[in-house]
Amino acid sequence: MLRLSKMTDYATLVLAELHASSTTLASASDIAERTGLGLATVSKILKMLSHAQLVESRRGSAGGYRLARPAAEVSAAAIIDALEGPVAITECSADDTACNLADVCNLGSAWQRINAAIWSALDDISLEDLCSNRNIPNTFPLMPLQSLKAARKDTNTVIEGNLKL
Amino acid sequence: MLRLSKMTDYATLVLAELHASSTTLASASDIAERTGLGLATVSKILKMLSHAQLVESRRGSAGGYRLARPAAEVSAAAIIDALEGPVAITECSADDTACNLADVCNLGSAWQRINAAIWSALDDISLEDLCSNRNIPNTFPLMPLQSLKAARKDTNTVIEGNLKL
DNA sequence: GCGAAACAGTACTAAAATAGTACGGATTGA
DNA sequence: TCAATCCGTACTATTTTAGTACTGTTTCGC
Repeated sequence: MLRLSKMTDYATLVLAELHASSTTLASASDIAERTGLGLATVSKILKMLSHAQLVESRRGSAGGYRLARPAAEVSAAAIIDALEGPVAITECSADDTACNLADVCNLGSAWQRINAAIWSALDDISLEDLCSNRNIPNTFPLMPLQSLKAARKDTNTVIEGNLKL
Repeated sequence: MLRLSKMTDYATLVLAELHASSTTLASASDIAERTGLGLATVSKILKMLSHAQLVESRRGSAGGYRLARPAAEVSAAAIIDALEGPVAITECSADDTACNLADVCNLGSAWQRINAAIWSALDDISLEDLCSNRNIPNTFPLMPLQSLKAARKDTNTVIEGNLKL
């Protein structure tokens, strides 16, 4: 299914939240509260985003996080990179020396072409696009914010929204 | 990294092998031998491919497998579907009722656009393309076929060629 | 008919990746 | 100096994936 990890999914939530409150610095606990995710988890995600220089941090008592760039300049590819490492379809395409199956598999450049196409698709979508688009067919009941944390423990309730291909 | 599973990777090997010997029926053990993968694993993969109707099987003592369609008519998307389930970027896009985060995340149609772009890229590449392209820069030593099975046990040797995005 | 060869299905175990948590340290501002 | 906050690391539990084993069914050839 080519699924993205939950962390990447959460990261888009966190970034969307930072974008919504872009005028002020938001602390990790602010964001945890607003998104309904655990503080430790949000904190971890923010650290990764910070590492990737997608968000800026400020330490100290009045510290917090904010977007390092305008949302329009943050691509989906950059977000995935930050959370899951470089976008590369094969070991081969990431690292010339990796694929020892090369003499058997005959598979090479085609995956790289696919990779380029996918990367291009991911690079074309900005965080702003992700935030502004909202044409979800709301044919299902929405869950109140407060229930989210509880629901996360409940395996019968699908709330992850895992990203899959 | 949006990686594909090893199984999907192996499946392309198996399919490439079936394509190479498309005139005759190949048994699971034939293919296991030719690819250097374990028989049980190959068998499992072939069963999945058979389920997805990408290969045809024939039972009995002279049985075996062969491609159900010409390699040109088997897309990368179909292979991924067969091994990892339907190509859909989010729970939301796979199942309208799944995303209970919808009221928080504001993320919806953009992922679906990405999904469409990626699916299109995967659909454009056929098994034939995967087999015929071979412009890998061979700047590294190739491993003899016989070493493959052994190498699979050795975690220091990267032979998986995992597919990642 | 009988037995061997091969696919079919299920279920299990082991290993790896992911998710989530905890804790001690460093920095900043009041 | 204290409290709030980020930083880094390490750990545990869960889930997913990989790989294997076993039993049943079908077909062919003798």
